Order: sequence, then structure tokens, then C-alpha cells
Amino acid sequence: VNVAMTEEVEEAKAPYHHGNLKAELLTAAIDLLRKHGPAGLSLREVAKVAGVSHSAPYRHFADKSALLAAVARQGFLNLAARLEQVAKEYELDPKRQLIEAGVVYVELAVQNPEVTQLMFGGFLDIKQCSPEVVEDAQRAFNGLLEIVRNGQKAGIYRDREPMNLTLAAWSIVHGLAMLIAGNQLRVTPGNVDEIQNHARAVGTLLMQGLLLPK
Amino acid sequence: VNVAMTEEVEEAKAPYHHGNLKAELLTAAIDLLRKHGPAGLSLREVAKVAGVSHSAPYRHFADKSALLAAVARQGFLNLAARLEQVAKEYELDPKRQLIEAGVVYVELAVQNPEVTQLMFGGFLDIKQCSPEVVEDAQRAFNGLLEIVRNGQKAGIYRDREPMNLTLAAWSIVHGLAMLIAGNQLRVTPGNVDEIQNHARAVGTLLMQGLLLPK
DNA sequence: ACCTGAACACCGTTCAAGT
DNA sequence: ACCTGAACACCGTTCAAGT
Repeated sequence: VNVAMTEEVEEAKAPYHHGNLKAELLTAAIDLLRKHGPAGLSLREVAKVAGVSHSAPYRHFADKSALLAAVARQGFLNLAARLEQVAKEYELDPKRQLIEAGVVYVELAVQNPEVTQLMFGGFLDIKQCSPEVVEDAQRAFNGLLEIVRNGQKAGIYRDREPMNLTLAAWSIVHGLAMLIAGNQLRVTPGNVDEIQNHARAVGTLLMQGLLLPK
Repeated sequence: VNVAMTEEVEEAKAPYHHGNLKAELLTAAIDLLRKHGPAGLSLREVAKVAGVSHSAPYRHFADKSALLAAVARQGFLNLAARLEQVAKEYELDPKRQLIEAGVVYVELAVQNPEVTQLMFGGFLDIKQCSPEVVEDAQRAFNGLLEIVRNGQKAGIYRDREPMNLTLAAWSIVHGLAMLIAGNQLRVTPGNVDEIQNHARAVGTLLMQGLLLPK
């Protein structure tokens, strides 16, 4: 009789104890997040895409929130890494450091709008997230804070609490990012140039408020 | 026998065609939104709180998204109204107009964090929302835009596209509002003074970037 | 015209049972 | 140690039936 009835072309092999399920669940979750948005993601579908039963994920994540938190955590780590990279890249130009950090922040959010919404949109209760998630979010914020401190050491900014300057910078890039991610602007997410321009225009305006008047 | 068995102290009366169900569903939805956050809101619970069967809401809203959109719409209308009010209140001082508009934006978002997350967090696909919702969001944005135009007519701002200035202003207050609503800052949402201070500090910094250098 | 209750497909979570 | 399948309570949505 017919053999090819329940063919699954998932990963070309299916060891029934396949070892790296946790990682596969994560990538499946990110895939589906991109497809359905954070509100439309179901744990059962993640399991199905990963090729396991709907209860298998519970061996690797306490519950759905824990999976979502792990995805968000990747987002925070990614953001922190990119900010630190920018800080190194423009080490000698503190003003440029901050501008490019802002551009990177917005770019990353726009490239992964659903992840951004997951990180900041209210799907996770940050108060009952694992401390790791909170730490990684902190690390991303600290990336910005360091860049601002750097500029202040160089004496280019007005004499204000670095916290206040950083909060202003964070707010403006975060706001722009969320507006674009939420499709509130007329911007097509693919249009990298237009988004860079927005980020640069907005960032430059704030920069003029941060810099010492000459 | 005992009469007080299935007592419901809902609204002290229960006309079985009670007329204003649509409005009651909306207020019930807002209540539950406050309680469970946008991710935890269920249509069935809304119906139960309103005292009707779980299928009754479908006479008044096409589906769950339509109910959520209606709640979001109230949020946009509210915001637009407050911005217009501020514009009138400080009509003679365009600089103050913009600062206070920012404060109002942040205040409103912090007082209703769950509604704010519903409006901007990715629970609604703005592209398939009713045109009314889009219009009301536009109206809120136009409130800010008018305030910026007003300042430009008065000649206080740098010579830039009013769109760019407005986008910067919107981004910074929106970002701050989303960060507070999402509990990303250490701010307790009840602490009105602290939030006003943050809004004013951040707004003033941007303002220095918008104003003509003297 | 408005509301109910049964029905369906889906969901998150648990748990005994399998390998 | 890791995964499955049945089970439970819940969910959004539909539809015939009630008033």
C-alpha cells in the first residue's frame, strides 16, 4: 500500500529524542511571531512546527509566557550587542556615537516589529519575568547610558543628570520605533532609507537640545 | 424555600432587552482591560460582567477585534480632546502649548497604561481597523501638528518641515509614555509628580533642540 | 430586533503513561 | 531524561431557536 501518506518534510530526519528541541522551539516561535504577530502566537502551533506534541514544550519552558520571555530576551541581547558595537565603532566621536545608536535602535525595531511589540507592548508582565530578562533589558539601556556618559566626559553636552539625557534619547528613539512598528506612520517597513532619514532627522533635533549651545 | 440563591447584584435590575448593552459592553471591557491587561481580556468574560450570554456581544460588535478597536478609539478621542484643550488653554504661548501637550500625552498614557498598550502595542492591526479608528488617531496627531504649526507661525522654531518637528515631539512623548506604561522604568504609575517631572525634563530637552538658537 | 444555548474548532496546562 | 495522548477548563465564533 501507499507509503507516502503521512510524509513530513520538516527537517529531513526525526530522531525521537532529538536533543536540541529548546533551540528549535525558539526559532519556530520567532517564525510564527513574524507571521501572526504577538497576539496570534499559539504554543500548540509552535510545537507543531517544531514537530513535537503540544505538551513537549513544557519540558523546556515553564509555560507560554516563559517561551515569549525567552524570545524577548533574545531581542534585548541583540539590541544591547548592537549598541555596544556602535559605541566601539565611533569611539572617537561621542556625538556620532549617540546618533548612530539611535539609528540602530530604530532599525532593529523596524526589522523585527513583532519582536519589538513583544518586548515592549504589554504581552509580558516585566514584573513577573525571570531576572535574566530584566538584566538583559538593563544591559541594553546601559549601552545607551554609557554613550551619553562618554559624551559628557568629552564635555559636549549641557550640564544635566546623565540619566535625564539618556531618558530623553531613549524615549525619542523608542517612540519612533514603536510608532513605525505599530504601523502608525505611513512608512513601509521595508523602506530602509526613509526610516534612516526619519531616525536621523528626529535624532538630530534632539541632539541640538542636548549639545552645549556654542 | 430560599429565594436568595442566584442573586446577582449587577445593576439592581435586569430588563431582558435592556437597550444600552453596547455601551455597557464597552465599559465592562475597559474595566477588565484594567484588571487583566490587553493580553488577558476575553470576550466571554466581558459578556458575563455585562450580564448577558457569551454570544450577545455579536449583535453589537462584529468580533472581538471590533470591541477592542472601539475601546482604542475612545482612547484616541480622549487624547485628541485633551490636546485640543491644551492648545486652547495656552493659545498665547506656543512654547508652553507644546510642553503641556507633551505632559498631557504622558499623563493620559500613564493613567491608562493598558488602554495605551491596546492602542499602540500591536493588539490591533491598524491596517484592518475601521476607518473611524484611523481617523481618530489622525485627529490626535493633528492636535500636535497644529500646535507645532502655531509655534512656527510665531517664528519660535528652527526652519524645518513642521512634519519633522511634530514627529520628533510625538516620538519623544510617545516613547516616554510607552516605557512607563510597560513598566520599563522604575516609576510607580501612581506617582504623578515624578511622571510630570520626567515629562517636563525630557520635553524641555527636545524643546531646546526645536527652538531657534538665540 | 435582540438575546440564548448548543455546537465546533481551537487554546493553555496537567498528568499518567510510554520510550 | 524526554516525549506522547488523553483530559480539563477555557476561548472565539456560528447558528438555530427563543422572546
